[in-house]
Amino acid sequence: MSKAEQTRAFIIEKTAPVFNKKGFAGTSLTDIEEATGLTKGSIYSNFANKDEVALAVFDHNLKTVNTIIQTEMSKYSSSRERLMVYAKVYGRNVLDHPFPAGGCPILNTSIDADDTHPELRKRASAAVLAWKDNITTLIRKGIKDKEFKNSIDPEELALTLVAMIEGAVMISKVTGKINYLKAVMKSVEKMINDL
Amino acid sequence: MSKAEQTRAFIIEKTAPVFNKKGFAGTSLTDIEEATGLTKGSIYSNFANKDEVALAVFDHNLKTVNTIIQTEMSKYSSSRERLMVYAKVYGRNVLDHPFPAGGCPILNTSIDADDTHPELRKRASAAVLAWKDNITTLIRKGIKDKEFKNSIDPEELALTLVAMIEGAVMISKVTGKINYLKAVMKSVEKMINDL
Amino acid sequence: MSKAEQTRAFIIEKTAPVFNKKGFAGTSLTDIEEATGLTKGSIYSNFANKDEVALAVFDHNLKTVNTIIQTEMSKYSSSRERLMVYAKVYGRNVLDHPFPAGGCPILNTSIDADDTHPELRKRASAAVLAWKDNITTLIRKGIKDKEFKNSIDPEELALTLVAMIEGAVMISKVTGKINYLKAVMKSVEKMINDL
Amino acid sequence: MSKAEQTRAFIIEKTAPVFNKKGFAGTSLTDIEEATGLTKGSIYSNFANKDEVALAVFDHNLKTVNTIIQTEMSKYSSSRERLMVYAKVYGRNVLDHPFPAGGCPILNTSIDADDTHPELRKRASAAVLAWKDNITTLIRKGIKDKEFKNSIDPEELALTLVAMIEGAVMISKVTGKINYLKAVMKSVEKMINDL
DNA sequence: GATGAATGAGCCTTCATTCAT
DNA sequence: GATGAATGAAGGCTCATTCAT
Repeated sequence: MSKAEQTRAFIIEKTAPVFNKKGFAGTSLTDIEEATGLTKGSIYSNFANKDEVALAVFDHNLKTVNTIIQTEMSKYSSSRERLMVYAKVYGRNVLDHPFPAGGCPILNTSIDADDTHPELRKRASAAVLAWKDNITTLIRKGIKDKEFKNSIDPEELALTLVAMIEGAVMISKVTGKINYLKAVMKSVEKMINDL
Repeated sequence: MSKAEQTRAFIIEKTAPVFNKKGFAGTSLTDIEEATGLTKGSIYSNFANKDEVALAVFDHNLKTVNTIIQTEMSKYSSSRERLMVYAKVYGRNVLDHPFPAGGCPILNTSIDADDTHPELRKRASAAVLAWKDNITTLIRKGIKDKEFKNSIDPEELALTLVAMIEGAVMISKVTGKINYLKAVMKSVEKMINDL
Repeated sequence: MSKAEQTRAFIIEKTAPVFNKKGFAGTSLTDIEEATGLTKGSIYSNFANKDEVALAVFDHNLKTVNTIIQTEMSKYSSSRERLMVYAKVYGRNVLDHPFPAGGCPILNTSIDADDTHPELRKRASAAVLAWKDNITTLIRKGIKDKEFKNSIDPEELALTLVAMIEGAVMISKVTGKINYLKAVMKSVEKMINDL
Repeated sequence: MSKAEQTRAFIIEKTAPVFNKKGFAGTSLTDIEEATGLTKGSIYSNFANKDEVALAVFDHNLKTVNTIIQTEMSKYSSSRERLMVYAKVYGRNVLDHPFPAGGCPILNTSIDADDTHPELRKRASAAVLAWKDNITTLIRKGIKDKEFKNSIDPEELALTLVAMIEGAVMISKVTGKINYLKAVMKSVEKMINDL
């Protein structure tokens, strides 16, 4: 990894929680300076502009989440257990390390960018769709393997699970009640067990 | 209504979609000028500062949503039908008039404010809690009236429904797919019918 | 006194300490509103602009000082005693009622306006000159009456006394040490006794 | 001297007469831009805010005065001659170069800040006290060396001299009559000669 | 004569960005 | 590649003033 790539990675890592908490408009170059200890000039030597930092940060935060999910999922083989990983990970980690500080970046960026930042919106949208597709595929496999009933609409269920999880994160973040997150995750688990 | 109250209401109404779309940090006094056709001086003779506008706008947007819900709910008497109102209203209106342009203000403000604006966060939190409590009460009544099974955990279910609805709004707003909203609302309806 | 004259007088009286403390640029129309409890519109019904208020306030503050001096002076007949009144009044009252709050308006306005507000400067200048002339006349009378030595330069002494008094007020106001004022007043008294 | 230090010094130097004439509230950032030819952004990359500029400017103006005094004083050895330097410098220079344009900064800042700007007030107060202490020390030395009578109260005399000088500056600045300054300086000289 | 409401210019400050070194 | 220093536009807010009622 070249010096430039190292600095780029350093900036992204240090800025990740800031963008995730404050959003694009709420994060200033000064915030980035403070988070990294670098100068504005240095930021601009590594990124064309604030947008590029924000996009790279989103990718980084998304990867963090995906890595946690994939690592956990690799421990299981049945579709049910693999599906259950989402409930476990979000129920346990979302308000805490190793999740990006500030909550779920897909949720945060979606709401932050949907009416204001087309490029960011596109990436958040892609992340949602990928998540939905991953679950859909998992469910289809479960049906094929006769693990799940075949009366299920895989995409509808996938969207429902994503919605429940993200909705639950929102509720518990704004109210500060982690129990609300756990309550909804219990519902998610029941729903998966009922398949 | 005095002139001042009229202007205040006018500013709130015209600014409501702007704050709902752009968030607090993303909405500038110039945006407010443009949305209202008034001058900054005039804004400041009606509000102490930008925060006060944002808080009043949130209250207004929340009221808009609540009025829609209550109006619709008053048409029904059974707990099941009344519960179903949430699915209907959000499934039909959320991306459209008469909902505040920009989507659900509770969702938007929660994500916007949770790590940045304590006063706004408090109000969004209160709105979430009130919503949860309303549904909880509705479910309890349904159980008491033997409309619903008594094996239900009312608060857990209430949180689950709120999470599903808000999560669905997020998904469909960021992806631009209204069908995803409808798909989740179908799940919501099934869940209510299964009670 | 007509209603208008009454309000005018009321505004002047209530605003007098504000201008005397904050100066012309430092006093805002909002300060005037707060000091009087009246609205801006009302201020502008009685004065053409802020300048006119400031000028009227200076006249008022000056009159307050002059009245105190004259009242005290009328109790004495010898030139020495009459001269001594300045030391007594300033030594006793300047940081306190019945002096205008904020110190000596001649000093304050002189410094505030000399490079910024020609009209105010002119009035402050006239006040200084009148004061000097009063003392000069008093000294001339004392010489004529053989109360004082005739080797005295009346105008030089008059200027010296004014300078001592105003300089002493400045020193004690900025340091907060009333004893410094009294120390200089002791020098003034010695100087007068030595005539 | 780094570029930043150079610019800082440049801003201070160019702004010194503006603050000395217009006072803190009367000096705007636009005035500072015009005096320096720099942009607001540039001012703010060298100073945290307007207060910091004003404080640095006061220090600079004070130093200018002190340097003039000290340079002149170093030419003399007797306490009487050294004391006389104040009368000479103020009598000759105060309305002219090399004194800061706008008159004596100690006087101006004292009156400007006493009721409005605690930090500036503190510095002006310290300058007054230091001046008084310098003169007091000079007088004490003169007494010890039998140059002066030992019936003198050093501090009272020091305060008196400071008051005379500052009062004289005020009188001559507001009236525009430099002769009034000279007249009082003649009194100061007599007073020193009589010691 | 007094008020309430508005204006537009100006306030101090921060923004994202640039570029010579 | 990184820095320090600067820019001009824009940020939120306050100013003195006006005028219909």
